[in-house]
Amino acid sequence: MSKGALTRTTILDHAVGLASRVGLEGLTIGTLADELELSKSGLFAHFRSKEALQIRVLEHAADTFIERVVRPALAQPRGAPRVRALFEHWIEWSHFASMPGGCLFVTAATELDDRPGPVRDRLRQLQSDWLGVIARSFRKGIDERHFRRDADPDQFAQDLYGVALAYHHAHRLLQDPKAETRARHAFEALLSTAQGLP
Amino acid sequence: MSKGALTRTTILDHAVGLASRVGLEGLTIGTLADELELSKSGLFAHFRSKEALQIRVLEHAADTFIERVVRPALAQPRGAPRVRALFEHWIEWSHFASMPGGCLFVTAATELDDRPGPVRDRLRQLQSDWLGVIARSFRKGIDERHFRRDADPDQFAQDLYGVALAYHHAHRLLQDPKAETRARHAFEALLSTAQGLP
DNA sequence: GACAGAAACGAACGGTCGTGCTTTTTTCAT
DNA sequence: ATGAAAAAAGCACGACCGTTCGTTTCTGTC
Repeated sequence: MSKGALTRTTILDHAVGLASRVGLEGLTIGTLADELELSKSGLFAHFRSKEALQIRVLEHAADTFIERVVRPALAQPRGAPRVRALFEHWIEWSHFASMPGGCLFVTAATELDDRPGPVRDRLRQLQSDWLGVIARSFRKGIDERHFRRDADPDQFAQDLYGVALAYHHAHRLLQDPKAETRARHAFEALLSTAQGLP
Repeated sequence: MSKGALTRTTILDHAVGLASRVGLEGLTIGTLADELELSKSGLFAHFRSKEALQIRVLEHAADTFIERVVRPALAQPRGAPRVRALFEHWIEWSHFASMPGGCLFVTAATELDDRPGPVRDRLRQLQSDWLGVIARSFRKGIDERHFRRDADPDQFAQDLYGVALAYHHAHRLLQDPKAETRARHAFEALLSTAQGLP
């Protein structure tokens, strides 16, 4: 890896953590440069615009997400075990030290939902992909006869997303110590419903 | 109502809508003043600091929320009907023309969860209150024998919040036209589970 | 070890932010 | 109608924003 690419990776690693706390808009080139002991202009030159930086930050976080959440889950058997693994790793994901502000995608999603442009478009694509992974994994669970034949994978994906978002909300803003336990209960309830007889 | 109080109300009405789009941090005194055809300093004098303005905006939105969501639901019979009314008005709430950017509390919650200070403290209190209203309404449903005796009101509150957040996410960022239908399905599933035999 | 290109820097720009100050205009009880 | 109090405006400030530009320092190749 060339010197430039190496520096860019360092910058992006740090930027993901910073953006998880202050958002993609609150992410500031000056602050980022200071924390990395780089000059503002030197850092800027790597991305040529703030918008490009924001997109790179999102994509860098998505790469990490795939590596830490999706890939380990694919190692599990199809169906219910894999769905469960997705959920478990998802919950862990927001605890990673590299993201002190909680899940960057949650922060970015509410921040960008009213700001049209390439950054929002990229985020929307990434989020669609993730919901697609959930729905597809669930569908395989139907094929494996783990779940009811008439269950709706897209419904399950939105429901599961809700469990994660409610956890994020209760854990981070309200700092409710029972948030995680409740999230697990909600997940189990979701799975039981999906397994129940038609 | 005095002239000053009248102007403040006008400002806050507009500010809630603006903040729903750009957040409490993105809310800017200059922009707000321009849109209301006031001078920046004239508007500023009403609140004496941006932080005070942000808090007033939150409280103004909470007043509206109580009037539009909580109070109408209290007109419904205790138990399941009231819980259902809370949910229905909650969904409508994010459609109000006065909040073009979706629910302000969702925006503020993810924005502030990592920024300690009086604004976050106030928001946290308001959100706790709202979850309390949900849980208390659900508990009355247990008393009325609408729900299982061993159901957990706080669990229900977090679950319901998840349904609303997932709806917000799918509707606003992903612009999924089926988001609302799925939210209603999720709510019905939640209620059935709460009603099922132990 | 020279040399081209990449990488990093320092200074400056136009703009916007929140916030003070002083002055002008409006409101409202007498 | 008047005069004090309230409200609004005007202006300026220091700080920080993203971005540009010219210069300097480092890297890797022959």
